[in-house]
Amino acid sequence: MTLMAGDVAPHEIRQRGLRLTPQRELVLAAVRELGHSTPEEISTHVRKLHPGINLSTVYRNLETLEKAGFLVHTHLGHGGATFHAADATSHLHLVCSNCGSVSEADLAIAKGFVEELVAEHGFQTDITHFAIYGECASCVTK
Amino acid sequence: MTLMAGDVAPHEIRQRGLRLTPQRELVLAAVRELGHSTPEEISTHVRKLHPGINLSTVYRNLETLEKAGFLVHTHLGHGGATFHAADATSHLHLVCSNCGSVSEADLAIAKGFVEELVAEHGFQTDITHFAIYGECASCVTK
DNA sequence: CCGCTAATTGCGAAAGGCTTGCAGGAATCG
DNA sequence: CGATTCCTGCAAGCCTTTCGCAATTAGCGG
Repeated sequence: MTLMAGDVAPHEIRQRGLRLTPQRELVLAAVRELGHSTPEEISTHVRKLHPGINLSTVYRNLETLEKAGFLVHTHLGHGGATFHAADATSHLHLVCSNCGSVSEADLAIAKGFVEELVAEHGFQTDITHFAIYGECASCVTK
Repeated sequence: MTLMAGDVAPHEIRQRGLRLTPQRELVLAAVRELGHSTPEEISTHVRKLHPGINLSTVYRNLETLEKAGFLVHTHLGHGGATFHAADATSHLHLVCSNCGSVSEADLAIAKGFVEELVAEHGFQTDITHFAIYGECASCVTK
């Protein structure tokens, strides 16, 4: 069985020492479904199904789920963190500072760069954890 | 004559169509002196010399000075922007997510990476405008 | 050196985003 | 089923950044 986007297997959560609550399930499902998303977007999405969920519950669950390894957050600039499922980690985030679009690039593209940072500065980068800023192809040609 | 850190040549500012106010001079001098710094740090520094300066004036001047090309801001994550002098732009920012230290690396180290992003994705990066996250050498060895 | 006009400042209020304390409620475990 | 500990909802609060407005002042042309 493949795990559909948005599906959450209950035991997944319990296995990592967390309680299974409807709120937690919904938050995890929302992030998996939405892909890159801000706490605000996640909250909005979750409330469509379960209007009672509090924003702070969303924040707390994002934190908890991240600690448990389900999620990862990335700084896409301008203060807001964005979250995505941990098993979708292996890509870079290319954020267009003009139109705001987020695209992805293969990790391999940065391999040489990352290695040089280690070699020359002893600096261990996790280049998937933050955004690469610039102008996307369609904005450049405009 | 070399421009000392913290020195601001009055005509520099006027030449770019801005009024020269003591507040503006102080903000620019502070950023040049402090290197990478947050609005909060800049404000604190400026107030040592001129306690009356308002925080919103600092923000407005940072914005104005950036538009005029004196400053550049970078997203060092966690919401806060940090500013530095524009003529010190040609380096990457390596931010340690563990100890928070900011070090710099030569732009050349990212050349290949930047070129590949253009070649494969048409994505025009300005890699000096944002931080590269990771663990610095001293945190890695600990 | 003087006065004018528009840019700038200070101040207070407010928006936006995230966190926290607390008391009640619910998921687990035995 | 009962106890325990974790979670949730709610409201208040914090922090950073922005805004409106009236008072001030830099820079320009007499």
